[in-house]
Amino acid sequence: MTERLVNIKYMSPRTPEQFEQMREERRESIINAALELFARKGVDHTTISAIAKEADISKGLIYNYFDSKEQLLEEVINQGFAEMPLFNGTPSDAPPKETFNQLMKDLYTSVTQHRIFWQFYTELLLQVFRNPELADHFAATYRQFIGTFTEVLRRGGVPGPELEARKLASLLDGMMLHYLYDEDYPLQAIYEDIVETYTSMMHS
Amino acid sequence: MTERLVNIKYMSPRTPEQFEQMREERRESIINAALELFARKGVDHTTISAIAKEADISKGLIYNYFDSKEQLLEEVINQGFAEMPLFNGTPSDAPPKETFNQLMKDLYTSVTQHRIFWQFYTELLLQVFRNPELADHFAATYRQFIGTFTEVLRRGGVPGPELEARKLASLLDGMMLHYLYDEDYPLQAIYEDIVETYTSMMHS
Amino acid sequence: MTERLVNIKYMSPRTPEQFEQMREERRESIINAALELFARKGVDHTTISAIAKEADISKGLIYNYFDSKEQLLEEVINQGFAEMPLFNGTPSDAPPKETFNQLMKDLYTSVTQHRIFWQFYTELLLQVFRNPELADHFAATYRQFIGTFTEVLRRGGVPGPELEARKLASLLDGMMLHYLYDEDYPLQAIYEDIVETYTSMMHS
Amino acid sequence: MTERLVNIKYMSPRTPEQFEQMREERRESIINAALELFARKGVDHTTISAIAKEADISKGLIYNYFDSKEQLLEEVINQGFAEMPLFNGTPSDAPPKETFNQLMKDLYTSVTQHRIFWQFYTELLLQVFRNPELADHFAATYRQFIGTFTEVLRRGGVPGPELEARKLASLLDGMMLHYLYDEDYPLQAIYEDIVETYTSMMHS
DNA sequence: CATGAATGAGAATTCATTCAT
DNA sequence: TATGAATGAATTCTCATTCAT
Repeated sequence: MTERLVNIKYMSPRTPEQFEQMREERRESIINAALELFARKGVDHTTISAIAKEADISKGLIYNYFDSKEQLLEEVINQGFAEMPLFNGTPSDAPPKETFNQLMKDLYTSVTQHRIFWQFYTELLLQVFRNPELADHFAATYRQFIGTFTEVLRRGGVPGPELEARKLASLLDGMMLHYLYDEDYPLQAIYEDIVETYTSMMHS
Repeated sequence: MTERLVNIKYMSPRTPEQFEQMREERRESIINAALELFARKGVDHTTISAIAKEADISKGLIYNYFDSKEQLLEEVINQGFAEMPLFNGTPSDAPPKETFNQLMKDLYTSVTQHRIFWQFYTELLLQVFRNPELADHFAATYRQFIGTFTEVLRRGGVPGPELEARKLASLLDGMMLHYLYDEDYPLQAIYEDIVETYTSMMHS
Repeated sequence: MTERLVNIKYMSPRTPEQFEQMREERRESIINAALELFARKGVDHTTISAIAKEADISKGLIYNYFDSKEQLLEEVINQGFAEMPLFNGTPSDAPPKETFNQLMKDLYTSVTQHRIFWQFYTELLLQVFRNPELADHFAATYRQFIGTFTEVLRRGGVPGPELEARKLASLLDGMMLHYLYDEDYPLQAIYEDIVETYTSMMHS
Repeated sequence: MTERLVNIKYMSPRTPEQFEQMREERRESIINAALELFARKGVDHTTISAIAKEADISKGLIYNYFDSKEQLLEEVINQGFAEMPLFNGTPSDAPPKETFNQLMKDLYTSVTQHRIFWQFYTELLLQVFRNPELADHFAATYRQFIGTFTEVLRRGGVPGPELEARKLASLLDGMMLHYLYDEDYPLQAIYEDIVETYTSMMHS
């Protein structure tokens, strides 16, 4: 009986599920290491070797999970966007003020909680326009963002809601940029100021 | 003594000045070529060879003018900042509204007229914080910018002028970013909206 | 899982023989997979992974059967030569014309029936002379080939039989090469022409 | 005066012609080194480093002359075919026997004088059918070869000249192959035998 | 002062082989 | 005995910088 079990074990040292889980975990750890370094050093100054070292694995292993640095970058982006709740919320039916407040709160939480991702996001912003592949992500994200805020502002009775939404998007991007790179930036104060300014423009 | 004079006169009457001027022109053309490419392709994707070709000189000659790519980058930055009127204006004594309008108009003109520089500027923004050398430029520029606007807003009677100046700086940076990379961005409308919003907050 | 247990239970009594046979079959299937790929892609462009996939087993298992890619190559060669009837016939006592015809017919059959092997064989031809280990196979095969034909031609009364045998060997190698890589090659016509030419030179 | 000369020399350290000649010489030496190694070790077993060492230059310099190993290979092929008189002769109007003898003599001379090229040529033969780019060279060369010999044999009154030409091509390729890799191969005797056999088939 | 050939230190990528399970 | 994850040496290619002329 023992021998039989041993035999079976020999035949299936790890189940496909085990392998799958190992792969998934490893994949995540590589993506996290890459995200960290891409955000900190920039994509171009991050070598595959450095990512491997950060993930505590060998260079070659990365190519067991990703075809190329280029593809790894894409997956880091996909993963980041997929996991960012901010980009995946369903539009709310709540009163506009409430919705607005929620959106802003989500943004604030996201930026402060996922600083690394946002640092990487700004890093990408510039690369994007040299890489048409990436441009779609941003264009889509941007359109969605503008659309959502335009709708909320319109429902709140703000005049010229689309222009206002674009202005708000600019302000928020600039705010994020400054916050990410200026350690003295008074994020909370500005955030609260923005919320107050806009909510005061909207009827309940 | 005499011989020297004769020699110089014989060979080329204004050699020293000419040389100096030629050198200066060459230097400028290298810096312009580099700025163009840095802005378009990014610093990392711009090779010394490409700069040489753009400036229509040989690769080696660049090293006659600059010690390294790194130093060339610094000089491109210095030159850019030095030539950008926006950064070099003397504070005006005019009434705050007028001063504000002038500052904003200068900014608008600068962004639309020197698009290449500003594209390069944003390219740098992210590199900067990985390079302490460059950080100073931006910190100083930023402080000056905030200082100028804080002062104007204060003189205009705007409450919380420093926070407001930071918010304005964020908005303007975000606006510039969107303008540079989104060809549909309604720059003028937003610019006018900002001017109106702020001037309406200030007493004359 | 269940099936495996049942299998093991059923097969247990004859485990050693079964194991031996399974091993042999596995080995064959690896060798066949390798032969196929070596012939089609070339030895250097065939990876161990690809062989494993073709044989439908894991990469690691190959090393359970062969020490290295190098040794696998050797075994593919050994197996190929061992199984090729052309190389293993015993010299016939039949009249020379008959013997010659038989040899030629065997060759024709072999080339048309085992195209993959012969494609691999030519692939090797060039590698061989960079690898002394392999050279022996070919030298021996070649000597035997020349020896057999020299003897047949001598018995057939052909003058200068050794030179003639070498010429024939050259012709046949060239013929095979062209046939393998030129789909329009008129193999049969040339084969028949050769047979006629040589048999007409021999007395019965 | 002397100074002026010096100045002039400074401005034009080497003339474009000098550079051009240097490049051409270097290019040749790289191609020769590559040909040598490709022929001796095979394309796949020849590294760029090895070629650089053979040509006594640095690795990087090769990329100043060729875009990639692939392109270097192409150029080695082009150069080889272009320089091989055998492939560039104009068809002769002389009597068929004479023409045939000349063609055969050219071939013999070429094979014995440019052994390295022909070794490389056979090395390529097998790569060709995995690389459509290269196939054209060989297909064209082969067609020309067959065409030339078919015409000569027809003019000489040999029956079935095309089949005979194909047989001859096979024989010559086989002969070359054996000669290149078998140091005992009686090339001259076989060459003379072939010439005699075929000329005896042709009327003058 | 001007040229572009030449160098060499990395960077990305591949793949035979090993290893934990 | 079987799996495929993991390693690392080797390879191609890039590019800032140097150098002979």
